[in-house]
Parts: sequence; C-alpha cells; structure tokens
Amino acid sequence: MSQSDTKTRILDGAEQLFAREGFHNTSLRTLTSLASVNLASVNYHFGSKDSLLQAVIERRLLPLNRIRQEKIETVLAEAQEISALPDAEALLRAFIEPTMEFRNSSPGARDFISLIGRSLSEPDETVRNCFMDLALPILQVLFAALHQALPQLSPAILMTRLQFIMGTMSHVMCMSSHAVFNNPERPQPLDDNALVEQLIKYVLAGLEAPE
Amino acid sequence: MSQSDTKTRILDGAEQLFAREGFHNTSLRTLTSLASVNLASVNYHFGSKDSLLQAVIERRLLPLNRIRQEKIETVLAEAQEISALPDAEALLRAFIEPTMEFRNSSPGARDFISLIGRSLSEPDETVRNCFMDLALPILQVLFAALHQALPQLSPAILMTRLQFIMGTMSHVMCMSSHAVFNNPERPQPLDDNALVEQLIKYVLAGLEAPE
DNA sequence: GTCTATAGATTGATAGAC
DNA sequence: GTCTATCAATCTATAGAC
Repeated sequence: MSQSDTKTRILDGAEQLFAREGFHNTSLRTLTSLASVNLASVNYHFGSKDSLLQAVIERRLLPLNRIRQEKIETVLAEAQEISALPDAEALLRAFIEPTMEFRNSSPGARDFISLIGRSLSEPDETVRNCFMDLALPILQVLFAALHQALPQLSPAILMTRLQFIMGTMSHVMCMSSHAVFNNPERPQPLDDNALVEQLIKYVLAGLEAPE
Repeated sequence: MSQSDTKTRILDGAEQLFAREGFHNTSLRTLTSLASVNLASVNYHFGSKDSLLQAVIERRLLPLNRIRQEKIETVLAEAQEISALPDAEALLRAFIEPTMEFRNSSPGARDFISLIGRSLSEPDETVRNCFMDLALPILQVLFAALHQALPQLSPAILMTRLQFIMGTMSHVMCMSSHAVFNNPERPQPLDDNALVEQLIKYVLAGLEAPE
C-alpha cells in the first residue's frame, strides 16, 4: 500500500469517527481497524492523535475557506463597481452556500461539516482552537463585509448577530448525522436545497432586524 | 459529612467539569478530587458515570422546564381569554427568558446552561439522549403553541425554524464559558440583558420571515 | 457511608524486527 | 513504511475493611 493511500485512509476514517463518535471518544484502535491500517501508522504519519485532528480539519477547511473568501470578494467588487453598498443577502449566500454544497458532495464531506459545526462549542480548548485558528480569518472577512453592507448596525450589534448566525449554521451543520428532534406529527424534514434557502432567509431576517 | 453534602458536592463538581472539559474528558478521579470526596462515593451514590450525568441534568432541567411550560401556558391562556391568537414574541420570551435568567443565577447554573447548550450537538448517543429525553416534551409544547401563534406557517417550515432557533439558543448558551470569537477591533460584548433582548429580536425576525 | 486497594480493561505512544 | 509486541499511564468500577 502506498504512503498516500494509508494517509488518506486514516484521514477518511478519522473524519468519520471524530464526527460521529467525538474526538475523545474515538480510540486509535477503533480508527485503525476501520481504516484497515496498522495501529502504529497513525503516529508514523501524523505524529499524534492531536496532530491527526489538525490534519483532518485542514484538509477540507482550507479549500472551503478559499472558496468562501473568493465569493465574498466577488460580491464586494461587484458592489464597488456600481458604487453601491454590498448586498447582505449575497454576502451570507457567499458564506453559507459553499458550506452546504460541500456538505452534499460526499458522505465524508457530510461528516466533516458535522465535525466543524460542533467544533464551535467544543469544550476542550485544544480541539476548539484547532478549528478556530483556521476559521477566524474568514469570519473577520465576513464581519468586515457585513459592516459595509449594513453600516447602520453598530459593531457590537453586528458582532452579536454574527455570533447568532454562527450558532444557527453550526446547528444545521451538526444535524447532518442525526435528526435532532421531531414533533409527534413528524412533518417531513425539508430537502437540502429548501433547507439552505430557509436557513439564508432566517439568518438574513435576524441580521437585518431593526436595532 | 452527611449524605446530601456528598451528593451535592459531586453534582456541583460534575456540572462544572462536564461543562468545561466535556463528559468523556472528565475522569472520576478529577471529579472526586475537585469535589473533595472519595473516588468510590460516585458509584455508591449514583451507580455509574452515565447515571451521574443523568442526575446532573435532571436536577436543574426539570425545574427549569416546569417554569418554561407554565409561562407558555400563561401566554396561551391570556390569548384565549381575549379570543386572540397567542403572540409569537411572548411565547419565545416565555421559553428564552427563564433560561437566561437561570444562567445568571449562579456560576454553577452558568456551567449547567453551557452543558445543555452543547448537548444538542453531542455526538455520543447516550449523552445526547440523556438531554433530549428531558427536552422533547417542552419542545413539543413550544411547537404547538407557535403553531397557534403563526398558523400561516406550514408545520414543516415551523419545525425547521424551531430547529434554527434551538441552534441559535444553544450557541448562546455555550458561550457562557468561553468567548467564541472576536474581530480585530474587538467591540465590547453586550451585557447579559442586552444579549437576551438581541437574541429574542433575532429569533423572532427569523421565525416570522415570509415563507 | 466512607475509605483503601485493586481488579480488569483500555488508552496513546514507541521500540525494534523486517 | 509496515508490522508485532509492549510500555506506562489511565480509566471505570468494585470488593471488603472499618
């Protein structure tokens, strides 16, 4: 088996197990058994369990953040061209749509999105920082862009609402792997496209509420 | 030391550690050392670590849910009296305000709210069910009440938006124990009263957005 | 009810042969 | 790079003296 095969199998297995069972609740033995690789290969290729988590998150989040940043910058540039304020809905869409499109691109991607959705509220600082270090730059870009789009909102209020938006998103991202609750009559859950549209509608309304 | 002292010390310590370090990342040794009780006393009083978690959640969540249910029923009764539809904002307030008031009542309460905020996205089914079993009844009450308040929303959309609301709330609840992110200019975070008002405004706007 | 002592299983990590 | 074997530490849970 080539090196890249083994590394990829470990990354894929870790992504699945960290998302579905949790980081601390996943043992290297469970992981290497699922990935059909030797126990020692994790430490050989990644150094430690912590570094493996870092690698799992970087592999997917760096490309995703690049796409989100490009889309946000496109919205800003187009607004500048016609000397208008950027559109808040277009900015939210630039941030949310790539996330949800990526989520539907493969089962592994769905696990990954669930994993980073939960990272926001992860109690263990090592785990949380692993995600936050990669997420902060794009959040700052989004904050600055939304501040241009909605100059009437004070920075403190905008920051608070951006926190609310992250909370809403992270919950939707976590819902990937398990239905969270249903009422007794169990209305059919929305399909993925309708869910994204409803999500954008919801966070936009909350973001634009009068101060 | 009396029995109730020991039980309470264990519950208080478990609440703090489960919230701040996570359930799987908290060992009984760390817990009994923090609570200044003997290692064996946890299994004597609670039977197992899982049952301890159950006890930690029940102690606070049952009274909190009773208050939330009473307030929701009061809103419904008052609307019935004047033959009007119940007010969606009043219903959200009945659900959210007791949560946030309780959160500010003591450091232990703040830890607890952080703990149950995270339970919604907990990957471990045992841990998640421990919370969900106690939370489902009140969520069904809230769903039914909001369905009366906003009959124009289809059940599927209302359910989806209630999920969004739970996501927003759970993130705010988790923010208890650690600031999640700040932008470079770091606007002062809102004080707790302003935060609750902003939260209600945000989720109400999202809930009432045109379908 | 509280304690010591320990069983019995599992963990992350590594040394060393191939 | 991959493997076996194992270390040292940690875990939950319990038996049994007091």
